[in-house]
Amino acid sequence: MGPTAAGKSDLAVDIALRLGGECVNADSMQLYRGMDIGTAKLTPAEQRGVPHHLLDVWDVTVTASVAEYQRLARPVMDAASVPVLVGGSGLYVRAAIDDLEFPGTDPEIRARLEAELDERGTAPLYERLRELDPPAAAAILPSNGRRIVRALEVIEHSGRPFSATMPSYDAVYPSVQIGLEVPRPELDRRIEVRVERMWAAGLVEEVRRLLGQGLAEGRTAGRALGYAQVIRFLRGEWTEEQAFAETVRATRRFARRQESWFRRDPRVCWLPHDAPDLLERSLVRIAGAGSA
RNA sequence: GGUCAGGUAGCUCAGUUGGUACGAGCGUCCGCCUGAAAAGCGGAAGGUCGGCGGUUCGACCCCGCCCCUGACCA
Repeated sequence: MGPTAAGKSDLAVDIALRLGGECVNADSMQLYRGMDIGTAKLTPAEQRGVPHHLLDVWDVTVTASVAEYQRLARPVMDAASVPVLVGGSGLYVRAAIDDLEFPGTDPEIRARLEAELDERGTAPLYERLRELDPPAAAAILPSNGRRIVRALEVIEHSGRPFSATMPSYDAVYPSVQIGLEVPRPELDRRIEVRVERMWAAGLVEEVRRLLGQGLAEGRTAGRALGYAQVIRFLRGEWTEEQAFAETVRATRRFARRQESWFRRDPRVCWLPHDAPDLLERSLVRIAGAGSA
């Protein structure tokens, strides 16, 4: 794990090759079929013969879902020789390996609450949450419409309170977590270079093609970094230069969020992304855990 | 050489009829995150208001000189 553009995918392949393992994607956007350039998905050549799972499983119109991802990931990990989970979606990683149970969802309730959020704003919904589930209300900021809606949905749908705080880190799947560490200035540079490469590789064309498949209608795929910005360019809302600059900016911000998510997980063992003996050090960690 | 506009937070810019800078967006740093998580939300730190001198009880706001930037004139 680690921030975007740190080199996770390559290290995962290195590790898998040495352990005879298989890569399991834990990147929410790489699950989408056709989103290749903008998600920096490994090409078949770059996969170097290592089996990769959970890439290209969703159509661009389907709404991403952690719970669904968890359902997909568990059997894949069970079946893999040595599963090498790799990705930067913190919640997905936890959904895969930790004891997280996602309460169900109800499209009708959700739609109704979201409509209400649009019309009346966050205040009345938050007020209701405070009556129905004080602890959840205390943990959720009154301004966070998204979380308020989900909390109310869960309460109404399940009849039970909403756990608004993340549970402790107890893994269902014993694992060694390796985090790639990149100094900020360098990370920022790498992100810009990566976005430049995406553009050169034809991101705009990729988006144009995906639009034909409903990218803009979907709830999540069209909001992905790079894709959202290019869409605005293609709609004429932004110049191409703007779209590029915004992609870089938003990606940097995202990388910061990723860091703060992974940083608080005490299990993560951080290694410098450019260590010459990165693979060896990773393997040492893995072996160490195995003997312990 | 001259005229005009402008020099306020890292950046772009608000603002004060002279009374402790009311700032904003972006950036930076930090935090939260249970079915959209490449999403969503929050907090904090940053300013001797271009320099020097003057007027004034008091100046970032007035006056003078200087420096810098831009436009225009020659």
